[in-house]
Amino acid sequence: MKLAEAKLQFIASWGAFGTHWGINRTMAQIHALLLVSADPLNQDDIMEELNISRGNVNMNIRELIDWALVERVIVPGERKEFFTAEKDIWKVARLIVKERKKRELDPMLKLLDQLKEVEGDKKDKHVKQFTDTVAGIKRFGEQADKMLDVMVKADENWFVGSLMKFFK
Amino acid sequence: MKLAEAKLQFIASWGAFGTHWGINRTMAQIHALLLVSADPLNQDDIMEELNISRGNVNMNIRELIDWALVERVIVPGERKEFFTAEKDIWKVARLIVKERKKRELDPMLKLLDQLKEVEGDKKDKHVKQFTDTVAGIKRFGEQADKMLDVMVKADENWFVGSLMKFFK
DNA sequence: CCGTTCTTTCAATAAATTTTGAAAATTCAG
DNA sequence: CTGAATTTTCAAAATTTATTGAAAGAACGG
Repeated sequence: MKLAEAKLQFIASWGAFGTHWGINRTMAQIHALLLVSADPLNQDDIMEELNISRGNVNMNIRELIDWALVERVIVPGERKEFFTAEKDIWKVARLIVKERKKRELDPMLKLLDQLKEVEGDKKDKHVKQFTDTVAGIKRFGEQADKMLDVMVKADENWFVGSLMKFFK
Repeated sequence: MKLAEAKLQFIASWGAFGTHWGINRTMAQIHALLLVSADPLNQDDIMEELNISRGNVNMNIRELIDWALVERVIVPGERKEFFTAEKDIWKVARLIVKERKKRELDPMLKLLDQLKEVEGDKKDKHVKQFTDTVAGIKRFGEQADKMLDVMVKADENWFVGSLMKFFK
């Protein structure tokens, strides 16, 4: 397989993959393109490679920068802005976990905290089922939260090393 | 907060949550409703509680059954089909991980295997960046794959117990 | 400053996804 | 079997989400 073809395949698949992970297709494709590009690209490069509009590139690049997956770089002698992606895949994973934890898990745990205070007779089976379910999810969520925190804070080598040992 | 209100809140939030996790809003809402219901419900119950059409309930229930998150139950003396959700949240998490691993991670790893065979001079920095990126993602993916396999196969107590100890 | 280049915004449009509901298929009791 | 009850299907409609592109805004060199 030729490089150009492989690149296209990778970008297409990473884009599809992204949609399953709370990242939109184009954002994931731009990310993919930058991941496999040796040098920083500017907006026009990205527009051309992915056949998308300037506005689209701009918005999604900004979103990637928000996630800290991409950063602006200054290329000496160039007026335009250039962009590169964080290439260390473990760091990428940690950034994604961190962001999604903040956006999804944390608010859910906060809500569950409120919901467990439901009024009513704890003997009533409907009340009981509700509070039991909420409590169960909360316990699980807190566990996950703790585990992800360790992952986000850990440095790669420690994390991989420990998990390797742990999982035989 | 009253039970009815709390239920609605829980269902709405679980639905929104679901959309971030590759599950569609209605499917997640039906799941939520069944999670907090003490008794099995039939299609009409669900239509009424969530204000959605029969076709919608039917399709999403079927999908939930595919994921093994919901099962049909026979209620003696009733002609209609009834449904309950798996209530053990750890089992639920394992079922979701299992399904998503199959649908997303496994195909991605297969693709990366092909992409690392790209032709061309390994000294060329563009080829090198591509193969390095692909190899890095592949290594990461295999790690995740192994870890998730352990999780899927493990029984809850072992898993929680071990993780608790591991993460202090 | 001024004109040019580049970036950002956002209303309009397009595309993708979800939902409906009525018709077809199936199931089941008598 | 028969016909009523129930489930399933799926094309059309509604809704949601993503994309465009032109106009406004910033930044910069001279």
